[in-house]
Amino acid sequence: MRIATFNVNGVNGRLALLLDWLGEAQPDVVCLQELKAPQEKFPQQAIAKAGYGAIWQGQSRWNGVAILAKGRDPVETRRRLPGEEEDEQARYIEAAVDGVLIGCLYAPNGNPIGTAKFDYKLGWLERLIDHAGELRDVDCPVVLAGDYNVIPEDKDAYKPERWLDDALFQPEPRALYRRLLGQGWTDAVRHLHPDETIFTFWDYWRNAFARNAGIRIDHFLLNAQALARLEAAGVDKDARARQGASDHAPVWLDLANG
DNA sequence: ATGTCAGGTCATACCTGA
Repeated sequence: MRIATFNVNGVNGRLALLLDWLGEAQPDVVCLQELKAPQEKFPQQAIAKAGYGAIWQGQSRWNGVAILAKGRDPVETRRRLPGEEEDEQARYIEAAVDGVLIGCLYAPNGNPIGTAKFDYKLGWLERLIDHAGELRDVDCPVVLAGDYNVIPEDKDAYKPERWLDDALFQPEPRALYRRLLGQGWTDAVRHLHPDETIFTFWDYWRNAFARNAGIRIDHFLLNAQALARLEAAGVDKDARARQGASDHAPVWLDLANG
């Protein structure tokens, strides 16, 4: 089973690119973030025509998450984190597909630091940790995939010093990410490629992609049962190279059949 | 300090979030 996570940065604005990529990559499951579309404007028909069932949580202008499954409908298990019933921001959706439980998340960016946005980021990650603590011991493979908006280590940034004042690189969110790992989750891409320079995001400024001036912020966290089935993982950099691409590349992993 | 996207609007130029 190939699972991909892709911050698409506008599911309608980049629909043609998304459909091309789906057709070529043929992932079995896709977690999408930054739909930037209200619930009723999710392009369900086009995605169904491409062969994918979908569940999604939309929001006007910002955020928005979806889970696609090839040839079947994801079985929804929740569409927001516990403890955020009053939170309007569409940042989490979860479903079972073929015996694997998949959480699709879009953590807050949190910039600028020292503002309510940064505090919201920390609180959101705390809620994610609480929920992940419940999911870790579910008796099936569990995959938490998405845009964590956290640069885990110095080697996950092209030039770490350039990110010192950025919310994605602050000690607090990085410590929360480590706390998550400490619960018993494994960062799949880093696990398989411990010493490689791997980026998943390159900003639109300063020719960042051509210079490979990127950061690694899109992650797959696996519980023990998912880790036992992990075969391969990587970044589909070609998708980022296209005209009109998202600023993120899709990240993927393969799980052995259970 | 700079720079580039998308989506939305008291819209056809400017705002926010990233």
